[in-house]
Amino acid sequence: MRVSTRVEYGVLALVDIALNSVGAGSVSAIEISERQGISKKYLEQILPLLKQAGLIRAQKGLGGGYSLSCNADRVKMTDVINALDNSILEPMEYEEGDSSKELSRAINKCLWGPINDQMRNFTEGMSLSEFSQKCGNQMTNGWDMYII
Amino acid sequence: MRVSTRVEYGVLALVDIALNSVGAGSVSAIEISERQGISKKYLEQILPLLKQAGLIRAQKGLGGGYSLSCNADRVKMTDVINALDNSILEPMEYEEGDSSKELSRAINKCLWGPINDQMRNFTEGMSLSEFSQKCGNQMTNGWDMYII
DNA sequence: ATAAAACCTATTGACATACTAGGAGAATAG
DNA sequence: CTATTCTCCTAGTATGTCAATAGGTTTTAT
Repeated sequence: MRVSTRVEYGVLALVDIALNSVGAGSVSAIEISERQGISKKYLEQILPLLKQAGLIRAQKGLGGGYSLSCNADRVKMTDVINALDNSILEPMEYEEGDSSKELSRAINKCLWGPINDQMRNFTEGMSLSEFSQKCGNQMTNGWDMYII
Repeated sequence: MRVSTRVEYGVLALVDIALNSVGAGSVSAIEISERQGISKKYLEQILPLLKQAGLIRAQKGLGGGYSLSCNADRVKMTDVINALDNSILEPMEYEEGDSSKELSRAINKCLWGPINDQMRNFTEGMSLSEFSQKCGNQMTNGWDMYII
């Protein structure tokens, strides 16, 4: 399962913000890029996607940066992923009627559909807060503070 | 979830062969392309992938075509998909040690890993024969013969 | 005013996809 | 033997997405 770096970095950045905006209030793009070892300029293109989806809020100017703007208990990982790439969790479609596509439709229903459902169920069942905590716990040296 | 046409057509072709090689013995590329409404030339590039994976056998010359060369009860849908695109069911990897990739590794373990496991479990749990039958049953006008 | 931050737009190289095209070689029916 | 009908092989091509890189503009706290 090849996930694009856009999605990967986006999730990474969001969790970084969730975990690191606790005391600071906000986290800048350059902080994230240095902490996670990814390109700042590229990150600057990805973060607006999260902002547009209403997941983070941005503060311009000196001392500014990003912070969560959502209820992290309510937001599901599905929403996060869809904000970054809506094709990942989209099911394929076949218009009814074309009889030469009957088998294609059957395969859709029996294979791609169920696979998709499983992915969606998993991501739908996990909130951003729950996920961030899990990731924090996963870190080798632990993580002293948890958000929310 | 965007599945490439290569994978889509490959699965389609294999099921077509499974369902239609019953009486005939073999199914030609042009038959499949006409029945399913897809390009014959493109199909000719996809079918060798299934052959190389040992799933089908090819017979050249007049009256030739393709037929199953595997025990369809034993073959799992995982094998079929991997024969067509090995990146779909591959988990992402992160080498241990790089401390700046700690969070990336955690996300891998808590999100991409489990998603991948679910996909693999589903496709591993479904044999080609079971799947072909399901698809046959799914067709509106039914399907009079089932293979194997 | 200055520094630091987000924001916006453009460009680029690399790669994969989804074909199209043309023929070579094998096998078989007549 | 020959014509036909298959698979098989290789090459080319248009399109799009990815993953950046780059340079500049605007906003804001101090």
